[in-house]
Amino acid sequence: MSRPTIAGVARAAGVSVASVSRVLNGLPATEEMAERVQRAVADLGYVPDSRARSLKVGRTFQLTLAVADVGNPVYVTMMRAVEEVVSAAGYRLVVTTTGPEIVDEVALVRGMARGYADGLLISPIRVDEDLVKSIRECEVPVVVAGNVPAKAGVDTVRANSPKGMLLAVNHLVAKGRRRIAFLNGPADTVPGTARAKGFADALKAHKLQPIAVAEATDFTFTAGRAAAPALLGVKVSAGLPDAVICANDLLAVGLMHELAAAGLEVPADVAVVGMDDSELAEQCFPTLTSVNLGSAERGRRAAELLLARIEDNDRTPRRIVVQPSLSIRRSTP
Amino acid sequence: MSRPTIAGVARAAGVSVASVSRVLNGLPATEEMAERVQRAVADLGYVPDSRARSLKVGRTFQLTLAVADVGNPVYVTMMRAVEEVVSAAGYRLVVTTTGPEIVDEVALVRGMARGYADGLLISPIRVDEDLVKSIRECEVPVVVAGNVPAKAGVDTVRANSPKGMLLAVNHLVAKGRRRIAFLNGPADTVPGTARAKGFADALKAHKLQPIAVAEATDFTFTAGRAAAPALLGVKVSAGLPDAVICANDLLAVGLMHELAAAGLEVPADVAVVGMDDSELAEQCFPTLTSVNLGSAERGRRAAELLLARIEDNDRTPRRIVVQPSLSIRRSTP
DNA sequence: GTCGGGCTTGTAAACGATTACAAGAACGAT
DNA sequence: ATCGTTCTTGTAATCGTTTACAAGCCCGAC
Repeated sequence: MSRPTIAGVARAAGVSVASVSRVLNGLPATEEMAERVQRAVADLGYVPDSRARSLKVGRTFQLTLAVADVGNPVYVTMMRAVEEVVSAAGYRLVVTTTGPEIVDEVALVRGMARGYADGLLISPIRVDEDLVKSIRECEVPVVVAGNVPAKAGVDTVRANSPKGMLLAVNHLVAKGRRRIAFLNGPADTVPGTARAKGFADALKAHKLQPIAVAEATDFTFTAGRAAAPALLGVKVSAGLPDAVICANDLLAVGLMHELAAAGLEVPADVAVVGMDDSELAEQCFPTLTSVNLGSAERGRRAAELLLARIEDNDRTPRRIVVQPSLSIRRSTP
Repeated sequence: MSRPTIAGVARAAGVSVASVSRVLNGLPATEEMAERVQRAVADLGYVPDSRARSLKVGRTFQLTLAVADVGNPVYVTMMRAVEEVVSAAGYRLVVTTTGPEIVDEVALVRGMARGYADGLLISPIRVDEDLVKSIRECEVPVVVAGNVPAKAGVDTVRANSPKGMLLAVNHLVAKGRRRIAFLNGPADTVPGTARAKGFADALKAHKLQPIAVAEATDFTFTAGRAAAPALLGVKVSAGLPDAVICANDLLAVGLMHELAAAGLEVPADVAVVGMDDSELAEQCFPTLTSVNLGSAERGRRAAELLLARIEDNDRTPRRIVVQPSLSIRRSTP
């Protein structure tokens, strides 16, 4: 005995399938009709098949979230925010890991044409012409969490990392630090480029020269540790920095471990500032001063944009910038 | 001009829809036929509609992962492992947050009857008769990551936390600690009960009495801090513990912050052991000795079980137990 | 009494794929 | 030459819904 279909319910209730469908979808019906249908539904334990429904109405009530790595804490915060908004609106969330390759991202965007989801929220780690093109031609609405050219004509939500950098530098300068170094992630990534430029500009605004700039191979704890010697080692002929800004919290924590190993005290000898203001920032020791780039808010806003665009695909694309703030903790004086 | 359908391709290629479908699904076809279809597909940019396909074949090639909170690091590790296995097998992953309420979990399991996914991987935080019943009656294969009664007749993958506890206690005892306390999470949760019992048994094995047991309101950093006084405060008439085992890493890190605030040194004054061996364990300071309960492996094995059951629903349910190991770091002597 | 308008309900045609079945072609064996 | 077998291809049914359209009914207005 297999699952009852709408036809079974109709038979059991002695009405037509159309009537069953109408009652189930809340369209006007007489009291008696409604009751007969409800009873039959309850008796048979009928549950409508969403596959069939999707085919007919052309919507799946699913949205895809694509990030480079679901395990990365930055994305986790975003994902949680997205999931909240999306599920409150009655959608399910499909998460996909794109990996670091652009071609995989492009394949994913193209694949949306299969229609397994009603929209795509993508946070590309690297962007090129192909990707922009595929996004513009995508069969379903797309929102980008990150930085793509305005001419792409797509809704975007991004952080203002230059401004965030400035907050960090202002704070350090106010505390008397002048020998400021920067620990970046890979410079060929979207956040990597943005932060490198932001750092340079922020120092310029204070008429300072960077003491040292290092580039970790990845935005991870391990890469942060590995890159530390480049900032502290013999190569730094000008002497040690008295403050290091890191492109994310994981790098910062990695660096702090190496500082401790080198016998340097945070913040007395070297101040450390992270970015993302993840939960890690208040869990590490000493607690980490970090630039809050609003990842939760970015996730929330992006999800809202996507829902709005699904509602009305003709609205003009919006480009939202979420403002940063600085969470001051113990890793700076 | 809307998306081309299989009928459009058939027309363009001058063949029947059946032939197009066959070529696309790799069924035998003459060289010429294959080529004509391929060309038409390429010309039109045809992409098959997965909604229609799902309806017809009765499968969506999606799997649902249900956890209490997608943001929780334990689940993140599991999710990453699950996503890897699942996507390698050609499935998409739908993630759902159930929240802490059992009724929501039950509703979710029942809702699987809608057929939007081919299987469910659920990690219930609390279990009752209703939930077990709904799982047993579920329309699609279910695998439980966690502990449900054997009579539920469902594939399960779980950690061996009693054994993990024993590893922790053995280690502490070997290092000369005898005044061992336990910081648990909520005792009415599945992991909470298991770990409480594991702790009691492990101490008994060494003929030791627990110095103190506290129960945090949640498995979080904040709850860990809040619960610290119960272990360190005046209430502990018997004096301070010389070691604390915590039910997860977040609690441990929360506790360590309070220890530092109270002027106690880890591990000299108090040794601390966490559980889960999450990335946090090597990122915090001092690095945290932690019981590895194999969350990644649990995720992987659970996903594999689910795929296997989808393949063959008649196989006898398996109950896999993943063995723990102890990662020794600096928070213990 | 007849007509028209508004409700309710049913019939049947989609949605876009897969696939059972049948028809036709090709080919070798007798 | 005929038959049977195998292989390729096409026709049409099917999956389980939603929904356009039409039919039937009731009711009040003329």
